[in-house]
Amino acid sequence: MSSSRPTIKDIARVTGVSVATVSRALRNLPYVASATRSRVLDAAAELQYEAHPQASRLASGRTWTIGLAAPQFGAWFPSRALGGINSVFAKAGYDLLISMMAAPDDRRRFLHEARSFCRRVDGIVLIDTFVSAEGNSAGDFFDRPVVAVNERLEGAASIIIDNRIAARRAVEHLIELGHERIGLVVGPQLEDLPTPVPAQRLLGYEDALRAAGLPYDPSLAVSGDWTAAGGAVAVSRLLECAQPPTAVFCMSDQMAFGVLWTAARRGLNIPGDLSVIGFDDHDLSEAMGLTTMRQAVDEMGVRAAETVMTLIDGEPVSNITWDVPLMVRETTSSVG
Amino acid sequence: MSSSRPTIKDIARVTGVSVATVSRALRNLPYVASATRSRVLDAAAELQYEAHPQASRLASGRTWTIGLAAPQFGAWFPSRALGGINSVFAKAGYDLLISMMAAPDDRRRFLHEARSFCRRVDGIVLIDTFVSAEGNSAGDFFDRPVVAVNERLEGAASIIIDNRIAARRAVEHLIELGHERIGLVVGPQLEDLPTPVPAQRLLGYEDALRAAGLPYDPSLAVSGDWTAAGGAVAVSRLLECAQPPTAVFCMSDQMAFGVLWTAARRGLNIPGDLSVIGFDDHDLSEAMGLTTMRQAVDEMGVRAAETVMTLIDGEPVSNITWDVPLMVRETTSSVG
DNA sequence: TCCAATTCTGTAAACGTTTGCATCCCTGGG
DNA sequence: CCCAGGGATGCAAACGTTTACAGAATTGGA
Repeated sequence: MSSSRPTIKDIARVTGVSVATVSRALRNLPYVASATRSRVLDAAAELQYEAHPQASRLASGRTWTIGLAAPQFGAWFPSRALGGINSVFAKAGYDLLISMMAAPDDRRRFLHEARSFCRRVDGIVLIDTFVSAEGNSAGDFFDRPVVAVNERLEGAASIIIDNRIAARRAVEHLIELGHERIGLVVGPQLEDLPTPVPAQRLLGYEDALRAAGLPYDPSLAVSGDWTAAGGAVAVSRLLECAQPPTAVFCMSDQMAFGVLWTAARRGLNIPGDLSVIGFDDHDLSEAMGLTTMRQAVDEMGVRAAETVMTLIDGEPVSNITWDVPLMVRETTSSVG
Repeated sequence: MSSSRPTIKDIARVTGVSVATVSRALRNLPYVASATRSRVLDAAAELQYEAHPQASRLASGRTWTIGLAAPQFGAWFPSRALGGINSVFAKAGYDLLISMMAAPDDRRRFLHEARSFCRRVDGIVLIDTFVSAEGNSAGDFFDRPVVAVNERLEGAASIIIDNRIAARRAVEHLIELGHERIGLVVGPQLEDLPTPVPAQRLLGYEDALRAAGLPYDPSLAVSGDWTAAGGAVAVSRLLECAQPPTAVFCMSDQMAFGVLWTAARRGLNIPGDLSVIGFDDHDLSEAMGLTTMRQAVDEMGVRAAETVMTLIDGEPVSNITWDVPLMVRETTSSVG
């Protein structure tokens, strides 16, 4: 008569077996006679029974929840990864609990509350959170399996790209097209997010120049702030050089958009007067015809999700380095 | 000696009081002597005690979790809203459980599992999910307080904008600048997402023309697919008209980006040859100098979060219509 | 001095599962 | 015909809280 939902006891009463048998039958455990099992299943369907999540979690210790932490899901990388991650967990029956670190001190807060976070989840996926700074390992904060995307973290499975090699490949593409003065729009290292990514990409840029015997001119490396607005400012500085570059490598596509648009408004022909290559393969990049290095973030997310499930099942996994293919489109061409 | 975490019983033993008193002391309930309370609090701090979430949820019935559903968090609107929502819940101590409906049939699946979803949460925020299609009301699926962002839903508190008026305002801006042939890039109604938004914006477009005594020319309304690529195709069609428009209103900024870039590559001067106005105020819009109608999505998210908490506390709330200001930037100017 | 009201504390029963252990029944090999 | 062994089931104790209720201690007013 009550309006509240049926419990395992109701099913037991209806079918005339004990709650233990009902529990076993519902979870497909062995040692249940098939006749009994179908009686139970029928009754459960009839009553629209569903196990009370909190109760089974308390009793079993499994939360069937994965924790996902990222600096901000509004940013391109994490929001894109979220798509891939979600698709896997939705199928596997895991809930997704998110923790976002938008404010500068959120990162500290998250690490401080990490142990408490662990209690709600069976495993953790970290995106762009750079816990590894200061030599930390995963075990310093988490007592659950951890997968780190975009970061090499001791004690966790890492899903990463080789930023140095990918950046080198981008610059090599420009060099192959005959460019010799190649500008660089650097993404800065934000103070609250100690990522080694820009430094790695800078090394790749230098590698490519060195291998081609080209000089490294520091005045050709200007800082954007990862955004299109930053790219716009950066390209202005670059074009005001005594000897402006004929090509630019941007550490992110968003900065490349700013470069593209500002250069076009100044009357430059792209790619005739200026070749531009980005990094990411942002949603808009194909439509803009932007040549770029593709980070298949959604696929990395899928792999991260699968990996954390593997870890939860107790199997070991090794780090995965993802390939970053060059996508040649319409914003790069041979020099002059 | 065990490595597992301390329970309320450990605190009771250490302080020499009962678990009931400990529970009351920890939760700041009345009828606890202040001396007792501080003894308990000290012991809890000492042992680094934290309540087991599943246990307290089972006993109290409160989950301290909010469910968040959206078609895909990779899209601009929901990922942006997520930022605002998260900031509020993080402070208030709520967990955030997300459910994403990326695949076409995910929406059906979500609604089918809605009751089960409700058991894990105290309240629900819906973003762009258009549950209201087919005349549904919130109670048909959810037995928790519901806040719907971007949708008017019976039985839920809605946080919306007036798409018709906002679109009208956008077109009026172009008319005030002297434009008389105004193109429209329409976002289509996707089959699995029955949103009335494009239809509303189309009405606003027509309203503005009618009020100004301008004719409605169906050949000036072409469909993009909400993306930059769609905008690029759309503007090409528009420019091939016998009498091409001098201005274009795009139903989304992303489509406007495609319009902008394609027009520029075709040698058109923006805004001299073509004025462009968008809708959203996307992250990139300011850097691109795009004139647009601003949806303050993060603020709407904040408000949605506050609203669902109010509902959980049992207080009634009314629908909220958010203002959509015109942001005049550099892609619109008076006609030639 | 006594009584009622109030504050404080403890006991024990939920909350709805899972799971270790004991029991019973059946089957088949010797 | 007996017994070992395994399949099937039930009992009851967890899991770690919250909370109704009752009782003890304290206070204040008459």
